[in-house]
Amino acid sequence: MIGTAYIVDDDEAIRDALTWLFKSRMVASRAWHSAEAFLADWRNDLRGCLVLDVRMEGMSGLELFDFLSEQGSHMPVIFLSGHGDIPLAVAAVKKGAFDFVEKPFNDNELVDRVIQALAFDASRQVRRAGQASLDARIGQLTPREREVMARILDGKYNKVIADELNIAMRTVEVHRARIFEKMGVKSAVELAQLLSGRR
Amino acid sequence: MIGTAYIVDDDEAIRDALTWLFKSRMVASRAWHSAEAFLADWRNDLRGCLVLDVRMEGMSGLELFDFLSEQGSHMPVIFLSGHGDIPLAVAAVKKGAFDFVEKPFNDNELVDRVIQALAFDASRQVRRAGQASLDARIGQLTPREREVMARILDGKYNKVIADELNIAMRTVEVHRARIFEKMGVKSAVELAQLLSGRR
DNA sequence: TGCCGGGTTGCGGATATCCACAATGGCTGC
DNA sequence: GCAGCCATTGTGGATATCCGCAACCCGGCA
Repeated sequence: MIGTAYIVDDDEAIRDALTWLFKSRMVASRAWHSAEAFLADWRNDLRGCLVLDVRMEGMSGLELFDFLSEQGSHMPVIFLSGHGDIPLAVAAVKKGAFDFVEKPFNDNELVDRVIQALAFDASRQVRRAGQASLDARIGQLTPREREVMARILDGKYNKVIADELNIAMRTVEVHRARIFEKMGVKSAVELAQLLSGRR
Repeated sequence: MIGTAYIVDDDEAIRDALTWLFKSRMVASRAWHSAEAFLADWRNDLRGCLVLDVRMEGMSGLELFDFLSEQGSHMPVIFLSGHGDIPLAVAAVKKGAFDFVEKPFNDNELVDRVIQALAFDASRQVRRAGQASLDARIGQLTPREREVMARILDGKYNKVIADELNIAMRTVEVHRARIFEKMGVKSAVELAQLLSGRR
């Protein structure tokens, strides 16, 4: 299994129980006693899922979740709650929490959810990969090439682009060729497909 | 306000209270005593939102929600629940419910949520409109034109398309022109932009 | 000062696309 | 059977795109 379950709970008994539980099901895990302690070790490139206690001293699990979301993290989060607080659960899920589990929880079900979350994160990473390589390719375009590309994506003729940029058609052609080369496509249509949704 | 709040609850007191409440806030509403009764009047082109009791005799609110989803409905749904059942609430929200409110509910808050749901549905309808006109345009393409269009979107040259379909290049050109005309674009790139995401 | 990358341009030819005009064959419905 | 839609093809010319080859200008850098 790829990825680790990051446990944050102020109850040592729970931490120990979860750690042991995950170990028994071959799921890598690591535990912290507070959101603050966890954040000290946090890096945005970690792979896995979070298992957060909703209510904790200091920063709550929900606040931690919000904070990480703001930081651009999309790691799936499974909340553990000891209270039957529906508005809280609904709010968490609406904000994008992966799941919300009541204590006491069924051990097997929880691990199953965690494994689902890990798998989800793994597949998300795969999608990000293509995304990132695309960004990398866009990144190596020169400013001028980007100007030309924008106009190509508007479906404009080279002639029109040349007029708009006050340069010769031949120059546009050169840029166009370089853009296609750098972006790894061989036609404007492919370029449009590749960048559909972006911009 | 555009759209109606469709209430389904087997408790007459609740139905009356909600009807009166909505009326006082100028929100159009209509109420049914069961999911089955509601379905008898259901049409997929209704505008508004649903306010469903989770637990009812016969088909439950959750089942009704699932059924409507299967039927392709995307009308926002606000659940009302008299029980503090977190798994149920979480499951409903994960499936796309707009909200999940516990009874007894705060009148004003509920109406606010309903109004949010109505606004959400209204904006969704606007997006659907463009979508629908696009479908309509695709719909008036002949089968052959669709074959050609698929290949155009692959960035293939007319010559290649002609070979693949065993027809003359000229024929492909004709199809291509008709496709552009029917789809209301003037280049393959625009076509790709228009259809990005679909297919 | 010399090298290098980015932006620019010209020339000329091979390919492709865009289109008007014109026409044939098949199938469907009245 | 005729009208109408769809698919098909041809001719020929105007435009565009695609590219190799060659070259110039400029600013940053060793």
